[in-house]
Amino acid sequence: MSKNEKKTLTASDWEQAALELVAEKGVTALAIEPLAKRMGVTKGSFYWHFGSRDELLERALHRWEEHDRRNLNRSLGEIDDPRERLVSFFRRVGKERLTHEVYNELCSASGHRQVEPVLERVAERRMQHLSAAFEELGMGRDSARYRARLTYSVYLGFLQLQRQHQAPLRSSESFDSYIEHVIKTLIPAS
Amino acid sequence: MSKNEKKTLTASDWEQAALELVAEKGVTALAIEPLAKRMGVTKGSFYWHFGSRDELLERALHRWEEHDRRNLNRSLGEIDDPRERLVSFFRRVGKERLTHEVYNELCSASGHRQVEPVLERVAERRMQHLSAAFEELGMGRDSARYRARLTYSVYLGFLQLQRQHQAPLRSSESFDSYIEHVIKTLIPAS
DNA sequence: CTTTCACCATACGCTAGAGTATGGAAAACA
DNA sequence: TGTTTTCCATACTCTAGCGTATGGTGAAAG
Repeated sequence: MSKNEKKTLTASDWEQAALELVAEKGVTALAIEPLAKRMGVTKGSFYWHFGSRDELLERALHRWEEHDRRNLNRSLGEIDDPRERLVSFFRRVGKERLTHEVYNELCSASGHRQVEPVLERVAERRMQHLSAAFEELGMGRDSARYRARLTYSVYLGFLQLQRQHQAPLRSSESFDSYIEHVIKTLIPAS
Repeated sequence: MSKNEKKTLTASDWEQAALELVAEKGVTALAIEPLAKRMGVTKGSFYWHFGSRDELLERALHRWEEHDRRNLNRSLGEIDDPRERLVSFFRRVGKERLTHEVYNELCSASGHRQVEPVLERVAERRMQHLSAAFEELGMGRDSARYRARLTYSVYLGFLQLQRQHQAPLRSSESFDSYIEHVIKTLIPAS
């Protein structure tokens, strides 16, 4: 029995589908009935598994955040060289499609009551990650923190430009040389 | 007769009020009835001046874009030294409250059909502005363009962090030293 | 002085989506 | 087999917002 033809849905299924919908159309587009239709059921099903739309969003966001946290720690454990870690941070933009697209949409919804704290925690974790790498490269604590924030701003700004279709495509050569430029400018030479 | 107690409203009044509402609560919060209530009238008034909500948004956005365009050209005319121009670009973050807050909200709505093209044009103009300054500072054409995009990304990223309440307040000392760091990192020394 | 017209209020209809109430079918269990 | 539980469909109510239809009012024009 394959996964797509199993008889009954679980809360986990709903959370996953919710994340996919968010990735596609944003947080505000996360509505029960359209989502149910997508999954081939009605909202009668949904309200058995969840008490409200807020609850679904809450749990979906939590799942996403945990997934992202594990990702970060993994890359921290696997890559020893701090420079490599920084470079991989940029190069990984676009990998992990779903995670990435969800984050993109969350940034667009930063005013949202439930999204805001998630965004804060995730950015904080990632900047810590960057800051540690810069320190390992010999920068002072304050400089490293500033540079981390600067670097993360570049990343966030790139996402924004991507949303506006003004960032070079990941496939193009222009993308590679831009990344090259970014790395040269932001990462201290060995 | 003061402006707030004049008898009848104009289309221009509606556009201005629309921008203020957008600045406060975002593009999706721009709704006719709440806006009308704010202005002390009903939507009967609105639909006399405009054909639809889309038309209001369109004209409000146009007004905002023109205002921003003039701003940019002014700073270009007034400041000769390209380095000063770049620095003023950062320092001006937060000046022109309304313009700035509207832009912030527009970025959050970059997926919106009517917002997208505005965002594209504005970012393009501003990056041209930055790119020109970098060229005047002796950078090659390609480098200048990359650096302009990088710089603008930093700006956009800062806005995002601001939305998440993770950017230092403009008043704090931490803000000043961060700006200092940004300038040192991004603007070539003389 | 009345007529017109610019400006606005009121009262509708329409849609999407949240949430509820209830019943039905199928699986698990006794 | 009979009974519970689990899971879902159907049919409501309720709200916010868009857009329309129509009528009223005050000021300016004639």
